Amino acid sequence: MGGTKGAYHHGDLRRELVATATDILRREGGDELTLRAVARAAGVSQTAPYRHFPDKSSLLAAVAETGFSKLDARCEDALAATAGARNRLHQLGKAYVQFALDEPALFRLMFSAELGKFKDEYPELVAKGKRVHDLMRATVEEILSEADAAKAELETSCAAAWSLVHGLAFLLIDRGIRASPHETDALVDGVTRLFARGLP
Amino acid sequence: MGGTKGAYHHGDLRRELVATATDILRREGGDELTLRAVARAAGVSQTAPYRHFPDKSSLLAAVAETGFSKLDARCEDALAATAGARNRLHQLGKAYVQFALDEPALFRLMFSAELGKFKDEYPELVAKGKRVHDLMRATVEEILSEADAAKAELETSCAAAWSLVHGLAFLLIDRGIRASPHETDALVDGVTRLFARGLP
DNA sequence: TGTACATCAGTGAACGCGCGTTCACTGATGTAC
DNA sequence: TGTACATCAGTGAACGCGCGTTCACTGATGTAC
Repeated sequence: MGGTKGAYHHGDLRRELVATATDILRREGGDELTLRAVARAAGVSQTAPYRHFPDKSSLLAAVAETGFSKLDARCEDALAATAGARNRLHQLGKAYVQFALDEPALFRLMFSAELGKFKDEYPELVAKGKRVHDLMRATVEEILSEADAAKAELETSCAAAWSLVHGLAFLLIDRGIRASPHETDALVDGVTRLFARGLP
Repeated sequence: MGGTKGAYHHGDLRRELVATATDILRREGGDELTLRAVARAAGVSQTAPYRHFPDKSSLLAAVAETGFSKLDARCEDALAATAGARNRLHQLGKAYVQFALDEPALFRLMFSAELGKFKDEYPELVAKGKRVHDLMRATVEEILSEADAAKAELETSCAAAWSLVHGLAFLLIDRGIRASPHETDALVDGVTRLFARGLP
């Protein structure tokens, strides 16, 4: 069975369950994400997941965790490809919103009230979420220091940057703002640029 | 039975069901909002709601509609009490976020994917949502015209203003940002002020 | 004003459904000698 | 290398549950004459 970590019987069911669940989110949305559906799609019995997760919440937390990792990777890519603090914030924002548009159900799960309630039980989940936030903070800090802005404004500016992209993401995926794909692109670009320029 | 519109047998069950449902949202959250629970809390049989709503979604839409009306009223109050375009935008933003903090489950329902899917079937709901958006647009427009900003920036600035308060609201109620009540106040004030000042 | 009739808001029992989870089990894999 | 044993991933049947919704009904209210 090779040296694959966690390989046993199936191979690596834990990882496959998380991947399958993510796939269900993508193709069918959050309502259809049941333990039974995940097991069915993974081709195992409906009780098999209990060998790897104590309950449904744990599976959801693991799915959200990989979601944060993917979001983090996208954000890092955006930063790595861009020079200049304000440009970087602009591209970071676009990457954030684009992720939500590409994976709306996963994005919703990542920030769902259901998981928010249990965050104390899943420190890994909180840590992964924090990494994305830290990228944003570092970029905002870069801008503020270039502009010699008051340190006290850092917290506020960070929260504002995050709120802006987070809100735009949710308004777009939940149809609060109803825009065509082309309008969507323009909004995402315009809004994130506006903010990157608007900081002190 | 007086001349009360809709009064019959119970009095005005439709209105009471909506009020009861809103109450359940406030006290127990969205997971507990079932047709049966609403009927139980209203003191009628579990099938009584079907005399007033064809299905559960219709009840939810009605609840969300009154939610938008309440949010709209709060925003109008904030605007009426404030002078100066930038101040007004600042206070409007605070009212928006404060509403979400006061009624998180109702706020979530109003923008839920579940209702978003059915928006075409509930034009009244869309209309009520639009009124809040229109308040924001008018206030942003006021600022932009004072500043002689390009008209083309209106759409972008509107979306940004809405995104900012919407995102902050969700990050706070879903614990994406974990802040004490005092920190929360400071963030809400700081973020909304930052944006009102930051517009061109 | 009084009576017969039509309307329809609310009832109570029942439906089928899919859910998360439990249980005792089986049988493949890894390990000790 | 071969055999006996321990481990534990995955199985299949079953549980209790609460859900949205349907149905035939009852009985209070409103209306026509």
